[in-house]
Amino acid sequence: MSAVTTSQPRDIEAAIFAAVDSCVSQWGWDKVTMDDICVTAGVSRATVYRLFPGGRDVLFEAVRLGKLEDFFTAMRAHIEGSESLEDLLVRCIVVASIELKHDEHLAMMLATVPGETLGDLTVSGLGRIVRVATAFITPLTDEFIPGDEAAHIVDVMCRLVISYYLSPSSTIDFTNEDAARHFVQRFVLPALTITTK
Amino acid sequence: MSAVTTSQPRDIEAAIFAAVDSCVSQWGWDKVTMDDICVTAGVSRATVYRLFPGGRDVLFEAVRLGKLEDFFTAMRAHIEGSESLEDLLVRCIVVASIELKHDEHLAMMLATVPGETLGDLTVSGLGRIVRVATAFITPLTDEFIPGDEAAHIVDVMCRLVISYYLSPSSTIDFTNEDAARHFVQRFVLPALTITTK
DNA sequence: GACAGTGAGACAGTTTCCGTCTTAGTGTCT
DNA sequence: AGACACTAAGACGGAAACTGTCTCACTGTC
Repeated sequence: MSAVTTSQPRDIEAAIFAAVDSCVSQWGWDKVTMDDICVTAGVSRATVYRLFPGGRDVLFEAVRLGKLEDFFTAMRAHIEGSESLEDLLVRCIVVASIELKHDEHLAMMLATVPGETLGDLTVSGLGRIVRVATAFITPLTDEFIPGDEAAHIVDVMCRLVISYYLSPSSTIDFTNEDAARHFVQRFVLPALTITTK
Repeated sequence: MSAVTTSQPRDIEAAIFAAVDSCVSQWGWDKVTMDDICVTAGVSRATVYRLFPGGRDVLFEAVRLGKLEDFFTAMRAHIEGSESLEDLLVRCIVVASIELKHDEHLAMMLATVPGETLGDLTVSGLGRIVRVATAFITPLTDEFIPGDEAAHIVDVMCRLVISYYLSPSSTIDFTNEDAARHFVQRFVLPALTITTK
């Protein structure tokens, strides 16, 4: 019937995604060609263009979306069960920092506005990251603090995580839970109690 | 006078070499463009083409030659003072293996025949490596064994070093001096005594 | 001021890349 | 067997990038 899709196109799609990953990590976004991806995936160009009509832009955007999804899926998994604002913030910081550190291209992808070319992480792209992160995290803080306050916190935290990712400090390592917790306790929570009782 | 060269063109040449190094290690040989190099070196294209008339091929060959020189300079420095054939062979193996391991593009450069495009390390390029290494090492073994015997040994050793570099073994690590020495004592020296008294 | 070295960029010729298309081959379902 | 869906291979033209050469303006030195 129509419910069952074709034999196994998932495999090919997965192979293409994996190829993009491999090629990008090998040469970087700018240097990768469609042929590189096709060869790496062991797939003909026709197949790629059929699966991703629109070509390079569509494919890369699909990869980006996938990465974004993975990123926030991982974060959600690590965040669930937070019983305090402190816990939630700490987990967000640590997971985000670790994910960023693990995949050096992730940050660029998060920063890239879909339609455009690769954005800059520190200027144009940062706004997008903050926006997406805010939309994702603030709902989870509802039970602890009001929304506008949360947006403010997330904004600041985002910038700090990105900053420490781009230029790691010898005194603070956000991929370390204790360090992140200490930071939250010291700088974030006190600032909060001032404005939210 | 004429003895003194211009102000400091050496710096620019060095910057270009460093840029090639940086670009190649970042993107690989095939993906690097002259503009990449110029930008990385902070130098205009006119300068590069003036310093290396002939363009890409000439520049890349100059870099290759420089690498080759560095490689054998380092090896010679580590080999000098060898008081036995065993010592000499062990040092050659270890230094070559470490150098190869340290710079992942070195092997490709050593294997590349000047005029041609990037050669294959296991087929066409290997002959070149063996040839150069033989020409370099055999004079140093003169005091220990006859030349034709040395050429034979160097040939075999070259292939082994390359092989273990391309596909490291869990049982033998040629970057480790003790392992290399053990190997030489066990397999190389005994074979020698058979044919050379 | 003459001069050598450099940066910036225009330029044409070539190569590469992109996206579309056609053709042929393969496996599945009816 | 025949219809069908999917794919590999590769030809194709147009667009973009790269190469190598050239000219011009600028800078510091003699």
